[in-house]
Amino acid sequence: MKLTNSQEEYIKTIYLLEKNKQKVRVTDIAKKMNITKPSVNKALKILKELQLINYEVYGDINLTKDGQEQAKEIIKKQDILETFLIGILEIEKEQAQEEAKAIKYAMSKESINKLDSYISKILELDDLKCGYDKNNEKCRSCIKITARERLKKARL
Amino acid sequence: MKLTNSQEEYIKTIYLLEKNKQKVRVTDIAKKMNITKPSVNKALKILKELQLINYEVYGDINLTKDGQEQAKEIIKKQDILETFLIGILEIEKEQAQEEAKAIKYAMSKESINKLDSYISKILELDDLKCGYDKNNEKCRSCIKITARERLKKARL
DNA sequence: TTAAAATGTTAGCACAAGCTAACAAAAAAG
DNA sequence: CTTTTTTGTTAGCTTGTGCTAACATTTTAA
Repeated sequence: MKLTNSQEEYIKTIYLLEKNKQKVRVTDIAKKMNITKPSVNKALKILKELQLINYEVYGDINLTKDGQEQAKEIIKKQDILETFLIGILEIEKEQAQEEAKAIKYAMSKESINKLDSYISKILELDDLKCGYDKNNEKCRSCIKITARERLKKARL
Repeated sequence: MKLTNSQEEYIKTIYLLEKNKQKVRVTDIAKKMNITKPSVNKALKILKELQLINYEVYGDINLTKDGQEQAKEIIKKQDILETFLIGILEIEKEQAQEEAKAIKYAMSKESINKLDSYISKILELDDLKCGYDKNNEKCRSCIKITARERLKKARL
């Protein structure tokens, strides 16, 4: 059963809030997602139906096992995309986060995995030391170094 | 005024049909997009409101200047993404088309332009001839060659 | 321990984008 | 020049996802 983009965003948000707080509240979710409490409330009912969260009226909100697993996948997808946008395409962190959030739903797991492998290849190849620098273009070893630096900065 | 994803798809489809046919019909659009005629009809009314098409009841369907320009941009975005997915990530053509269609709406023009530059760098760099082949990894010159071959095949 | 503030819920609206059923108009065929 | 087929339209429903207004519950604190 494939979730909607919005449902994925709720799951992701709840997961991230659970990591920082003891109790996840409707208000927290609403603030984080920049939407109203009634919208959250309605969504929670559906997520409960889908057995992704445990939740009773006026009660606690908790991800189920399934919900947690899905959240981890969603977050991983977004992380890979962010890494690519920041590290390879040199997009600013905030912009990259915004776009990664949207792209992750449009892209299959398989493709994102291939992107992940591609990033690793670029970032982790041993240096070539080939001295290539025609027209100020960089070879893979240089790309590797600058991409690493960008990522370090972005994660400060 | 930012279009919705669905509206962009309509504009793109109409543009592509105009290139092949004298007359673009509701039925053509519906078939191409795999939706029903009433759905197309409703969308056309909105696109007319937005001045992206000329259209009267039972009359001809034509993109306006603005519509054409937007269509070209949309198609270009999708092309760049397809090239990346097929040529760099080695995703099958059909799958790549499907995903590019979805991703293009999630990604900003600026980011897609950066992706385009990145692809050019990878595909059009002069060969390095550095002889690197550790662990069966390929250097940029090899990547360039195999990516070009994949793209040629995909476009047959 | 009760009043105020914060939090959560319900009901009902709006919109986008699809759908089916029913009908209207135009084009093609006889 | 009618009849049939194709094409186009209208009306109204459904789903997803947001919203506001109004109300209920819980928590905090005076």
